[in-house]
Amino acid sequence: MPPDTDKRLTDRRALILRAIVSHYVGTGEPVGSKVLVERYRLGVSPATVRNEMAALEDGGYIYQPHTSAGRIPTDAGYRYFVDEMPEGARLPAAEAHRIRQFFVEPRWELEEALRQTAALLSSLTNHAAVVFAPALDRSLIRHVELVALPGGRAMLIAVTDTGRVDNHVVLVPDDVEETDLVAASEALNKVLAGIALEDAAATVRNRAGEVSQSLAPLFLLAADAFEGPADEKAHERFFLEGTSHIVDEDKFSDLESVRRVIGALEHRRLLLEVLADAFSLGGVSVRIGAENPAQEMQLCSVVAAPYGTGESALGSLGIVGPTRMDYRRTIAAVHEVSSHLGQMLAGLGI
Amino acid sequence: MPPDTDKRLTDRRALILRAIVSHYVGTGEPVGSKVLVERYRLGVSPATVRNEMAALEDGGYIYQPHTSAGRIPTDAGYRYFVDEMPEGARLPAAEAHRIRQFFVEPRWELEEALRQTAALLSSLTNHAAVVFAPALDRSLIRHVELVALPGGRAMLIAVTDTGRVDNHVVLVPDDVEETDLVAASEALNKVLAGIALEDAAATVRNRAGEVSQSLAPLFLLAADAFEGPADEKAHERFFLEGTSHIVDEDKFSDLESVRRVIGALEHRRLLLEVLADAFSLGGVSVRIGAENPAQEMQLCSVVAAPYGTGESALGSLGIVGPTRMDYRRTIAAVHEVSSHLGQMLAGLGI
DNA sequence: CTCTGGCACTCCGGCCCCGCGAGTGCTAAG
DNA sequence: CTTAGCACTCGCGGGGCCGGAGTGCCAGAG
Repeated sequence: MPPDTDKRLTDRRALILRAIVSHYVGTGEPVGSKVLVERYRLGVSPATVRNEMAALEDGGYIYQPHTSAGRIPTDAGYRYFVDEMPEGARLPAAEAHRIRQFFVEPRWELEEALRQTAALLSSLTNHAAVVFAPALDRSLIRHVELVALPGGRAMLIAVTDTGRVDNHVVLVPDDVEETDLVAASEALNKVLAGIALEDAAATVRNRAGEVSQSLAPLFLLAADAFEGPADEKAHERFFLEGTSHIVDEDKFSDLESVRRVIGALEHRRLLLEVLADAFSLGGVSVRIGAENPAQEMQLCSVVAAPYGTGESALGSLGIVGPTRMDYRRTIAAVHEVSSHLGQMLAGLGI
Repeated sequence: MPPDTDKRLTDRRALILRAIVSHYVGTGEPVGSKVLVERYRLGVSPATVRNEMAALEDGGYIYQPHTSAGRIPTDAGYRYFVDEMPEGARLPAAEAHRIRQFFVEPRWELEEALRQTAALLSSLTNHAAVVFAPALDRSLIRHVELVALPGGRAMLIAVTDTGRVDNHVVLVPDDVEETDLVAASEALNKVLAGIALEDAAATVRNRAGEVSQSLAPLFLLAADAFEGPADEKAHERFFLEGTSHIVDEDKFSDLESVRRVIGALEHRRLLLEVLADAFSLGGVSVRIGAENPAQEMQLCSVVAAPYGTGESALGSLGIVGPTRMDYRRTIAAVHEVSSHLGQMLAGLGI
């Protein structure tokens, strides 16, 4: 097998590919052989570089938008660039400092903290940023309460140890008195304290037999309430900031694709899908262009990471931007923010 | 004063202005005198129409993007069109039916219902839609609870009669036991039931003297928690759907303005400002282009309305779109959705 | 076998020019 | 007051032209 078609690139080709990616990310314009030798001290002539570029094009790492234009990285080119990137990429000091500053101030309101984290990530990277709240279903119940509402309804509230409040409205029969609700709350608390939210429905249903005649129906109602929205995991809260960056500059060529990307960002399901492998893979995961499962996202790259305390991942966060992005800085920023966020939550004892 | 400069337009000019607006909204292209006489049965010649158009241009109702092009309505032109619009504009049957269908299904989860309402409004109008949740501060407290959390924190939860749950984290001194929190919850409930959230802080502070030594500090902490986020009214929850419509088609000419509009939609403060007069004015309010207080919105129109039960407005909703929009349909849709939403909330006993 | 200088070639983008057509404003007559 | 006619303006799209950037290939040097 001749070296040209070997999947492993020669060192020089890799060097040239990296130079092409760097330069294209910076300028947004197709990169020619001449600027490469001039700006990147390759020590060879443009002609040689051209030969190598032809090989890189054969390998699918770069392409020409039209004959006699410079080269642009393909998704595979970016992929190689990202995979071969030196691990310990460090953020510029100013940005690292901003992140530290941000997490130094105490933030007690979880939801607001997560929203602000999304805003921070967006402004660090200049891309749209999204932060998913800690998954509710694995959180442990700290306290539950049934509160009567007008209109024959009651509200079932569950406070988790992550500091989130999950609430559902249930319809209660007319003959239920407020005192019954209080009694039921007390009983539910005994049963549910320390139970994971995802197990709550089953637990309550199991114990419904053991409680007094008057409380049993309320237990069943509560079980329904816990069950209902659990199956739609899409129910998770998330915080999206910096959508307007999607429109930025010239990075997305046509309006229609911008429209579709922004539309996609509004759908929890898609976003969840997109950030899904941050969970499974661990560490910072990068999806480049067509690597994205969602049709609408195939012009974007997604950089995502889980965050959590110690081993367990609580949630995930990430950014969505054009394939032409500064992966080093973006990855570093996502990494840094996710680990700081994890530490902050740990500090809250979550 | 010659009639040409009279602010009140002659009937014929008004007719022509309405025709121009209708046609321009439909086609997006400058309207000439010829198509006007052909399509709108004006019964006069193009030359006459041209004279009238010149007068309308003097009056500031229309303008030419360049010499020898048709006319386009100015903000003032749209304004006149909207003001003189027949009141009882009715939605097409299909859309009215969609709205009724939507509100027929019971929706118990308030937040989810509001989000879906925003989505409905967006898809009815093809514009970005926003729904503000009922203002918390005027809601009456139904139940409060102090729940211990890890990390020396506790969560103060307030359930209002609108079915919303307001929660704040407070830091508690080390020496506070869980039983103190339970006792404090009970005492707070006695004091706060039926009190408006905006009065909660003052009420708790006043009564702090009357409770036992051990509970007083907790009362003060609770008062702080109620007070804190109250001053930032911007804390209100809102639901934004259909942002991608902003990018739609050709309505906004340059990308930079699209960017700014989308950016503006992310800021609660701006949105609140924009929907503010829906509250003060009552009924459907329309802000056209430069009538908007916010710089970023001066290329948009905002159609907003309060919603509520009976007399009192609970919240507001509206849409943001290009000045070139179908005001009749949009206004009708906003009106219809807001009144149905109000009825739905009334049905919940709010 | 690899590298390099040279060269012919391609193609995009900007430019000018031109002609078409839509739409106007004016004028003079009904 | 209305209208027909007319000359005028201007944006837009198409065609042709040119310059420049960048390429691929080839032949010769190392």
